[in-house]
Amino acid sequence: MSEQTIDRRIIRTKRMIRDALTVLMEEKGFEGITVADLTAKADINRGTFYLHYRDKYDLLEQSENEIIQKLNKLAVELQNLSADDAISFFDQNKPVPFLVNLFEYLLENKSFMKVILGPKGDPSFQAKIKEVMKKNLQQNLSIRFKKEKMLVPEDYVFAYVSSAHLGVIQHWLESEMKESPLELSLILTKMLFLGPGQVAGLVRT
Amino acid sequence: MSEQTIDRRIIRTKRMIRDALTVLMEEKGFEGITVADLTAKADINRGTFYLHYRDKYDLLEQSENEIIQKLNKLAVELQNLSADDAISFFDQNKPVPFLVNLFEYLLENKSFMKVILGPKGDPSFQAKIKEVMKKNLQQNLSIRFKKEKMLVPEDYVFAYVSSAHLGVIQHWLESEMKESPLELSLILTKMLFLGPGQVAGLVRT
DNA sequence: TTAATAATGAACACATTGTTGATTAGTCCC
DNA sequence: GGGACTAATCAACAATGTGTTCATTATTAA
Repeated sequence: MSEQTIDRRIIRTKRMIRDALTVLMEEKGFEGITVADLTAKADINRGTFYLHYRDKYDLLEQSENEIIQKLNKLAVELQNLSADDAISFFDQNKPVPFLVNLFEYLLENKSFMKVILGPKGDPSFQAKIKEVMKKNLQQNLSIRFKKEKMLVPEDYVFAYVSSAHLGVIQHWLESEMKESPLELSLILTKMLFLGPGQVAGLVRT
Repeated sequence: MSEQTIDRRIIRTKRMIRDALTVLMEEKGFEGITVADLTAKADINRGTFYLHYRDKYDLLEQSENEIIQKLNKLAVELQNLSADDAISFFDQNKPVPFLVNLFEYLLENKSFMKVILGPKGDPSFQAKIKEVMKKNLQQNLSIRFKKEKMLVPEDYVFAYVSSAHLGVIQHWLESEMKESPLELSLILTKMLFLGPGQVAGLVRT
């Protein structure tokens, strides 16, 4: 690991800035925030901010990237676990394991997630989240795809599913977050295997 | 209609500003644009901008709202046409009619759409597009839902499908836009009725 | 304890904003 | 075509935020 011990002051300062970012994003959305706002809320000199970040966009990107890295780490840890049987999750009414962990993580960071994925959030972060989803789907399911039986180009299937999953996450965050991570995961798993039409009782089975 | 004749100069000025907006968004993304940039590109005095828009965010919102209104109008026009038979579209390998018109409209305005729905775009516009999708789905399909057979809460079905559709639109805009509006619509229709799993040959039929 | 370095405070030039008031130019309509 | 409106122009303004600097103070690692 390239983790040479970092000065406590730096860690402390960065944490305070990021906490301020979360709070202020809830208050006024990212675009309304100034560097002065951030440092005032964090109780820090304005110049100090520029010791660590180029500007507020740099701050946002670094914060986002840390989240994405953690999610990717999550996915890798569960890689072996899910490789052995893909469809059986559905058969046994069990969700794809990665999803449960994902939703648990979202829950832990809900205030930041709610803003960043909301209508005042950052569309590039949405794209990053979809990318994580896509990687995970490819890893767990792509092998099972019957290329000759595909009714739709593969890239469109991925675009469809990863975006759908993101949409469910967003809906969950916007509403009361009543459903548990497990319930959410089951919703997505059913949708994936049965499809919206069948799930809604539209199509005769 | 509340369309009292508007001074030519106003129409001309507004059109030039909006054209400049599209071009500049492609160049540097919305956030990088200044009012001075816009008026320079539009060959207009900077003060004139403020005669019509409060700030650049106001400009963006007005532009977006016009698009949404047109889409809603499209949807209403086709309302009767699609109400008579919902599932038969799928049986006959025909797409839901609204979708074809939607994709045609996107194609006509592709440069603006590509930026506004892309990673440097506006998440609130994404939300508006999803809202249009949702309304349309409710109008055409919700009646057919067998409430007692629903395997997933209805609001999650809508969140899933509308977001999935948006994702396919985004993927289309980001790639080469090879597929025709009709092909795209068929992709979405198949996904809706068969589901991702079956479409990809994952699930035995 | 000491050498290193992070944080502070104040100041700076610079860019962008949104507004104002006087003037010029284009449009509408009789 | 002429006169009344009013949109567009131009220049200037204060206000706000940006990113950088430099000397000074405070905290940390060892």
